[in-house]
Amino acid sequence: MKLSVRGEYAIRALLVLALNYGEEVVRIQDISKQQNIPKKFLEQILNDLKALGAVESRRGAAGGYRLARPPQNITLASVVRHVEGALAPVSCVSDRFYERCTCPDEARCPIREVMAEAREAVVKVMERVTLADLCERAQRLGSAAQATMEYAI
Amino acid sequence: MKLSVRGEYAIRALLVLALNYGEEVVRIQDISKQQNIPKKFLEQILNDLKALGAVESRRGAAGGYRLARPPQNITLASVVRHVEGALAPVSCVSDRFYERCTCPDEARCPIREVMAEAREAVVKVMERVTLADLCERAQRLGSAAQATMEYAI
DNA sequence: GATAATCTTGACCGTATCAGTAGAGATGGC
DNA sequence: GCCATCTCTACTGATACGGTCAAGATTATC
Repeated sequence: MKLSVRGEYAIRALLVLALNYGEEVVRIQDISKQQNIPKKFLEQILNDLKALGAVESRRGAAGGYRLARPPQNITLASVVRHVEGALAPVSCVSDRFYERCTCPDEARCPIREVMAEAREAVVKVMERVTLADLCERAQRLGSAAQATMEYAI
Repeated sequence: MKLSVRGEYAIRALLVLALNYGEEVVRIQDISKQQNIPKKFLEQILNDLKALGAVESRRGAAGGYRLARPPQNITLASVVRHVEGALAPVSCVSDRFYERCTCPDEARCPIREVMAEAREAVVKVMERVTLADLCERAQRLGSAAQATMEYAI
């Protein structure tokens, strides 16, 4: 039931970019240092997020990454789905990653009912929370990530 | 965010045993056939569930498995935790499988807050649902699993 | 235009986990 | 004693995970 490290890194990187939204691009190197994410690995992840349309990059010297859309427009659900795949615990209750399962009678499977409830519960949280929400929370918590923002400005 | 096949098989097997609770032991072979689970793989899983105290076995000819406790006494949460590990999406919000994460300031991490909410949502479902609940649902759904029960009696 | 800093791309690698198989052994009913 | 069953350990093949490396393309700046 766990998120992979890759997914966690993606969210952490996006949070940094969201805190710097409207500013110039942020270098991979800076995100890497501030968030303790291996630089080369982070390159892959950010590049992948470009395919999602969540970030855009500027190449060359003074290059870097920035959000491609406003933070309130990017939900955690979309990020996790893109990086990890289904949010559902079993794929027979996933709507975008549905696969038939091996149980004898899917339509009348009591386990499936419960898993669907679990899925609903998770989706409800992840769909509601946007990067903008994370920024608000960060502000409320007075986190180190916020200090990052001030430093970046 | 997905359950492994192993975890799914465990639950399906336990459901069969729960539907036959009070009766004689059920053979691995029967569970295997009814639920489309590879027999040898199921052996491992059931054996593992014995360590949890959820099932007990009788050896030799006319041997098999049965629940070691009443179905209303076995929650999905306990099963999944035993077979899969943490229910939480990231281990820094898990209480029984806690591990510090690599982010700069765990105490003030806005992502952690959200993940804790997601965890709560899942735990709430899995902790509430017992094998007895699954049996009730099966009855209500009139599922093939129930037909299984009748056959077994 | 040379240079240096950055992103881009794709190959690569070691490890762990997953799903499943195999086989020898222990147990108990008949 | 026979045979069907559970028990236990080892093994395998595939895949994903986490991460590194190297060479190249792009662009700001001097």
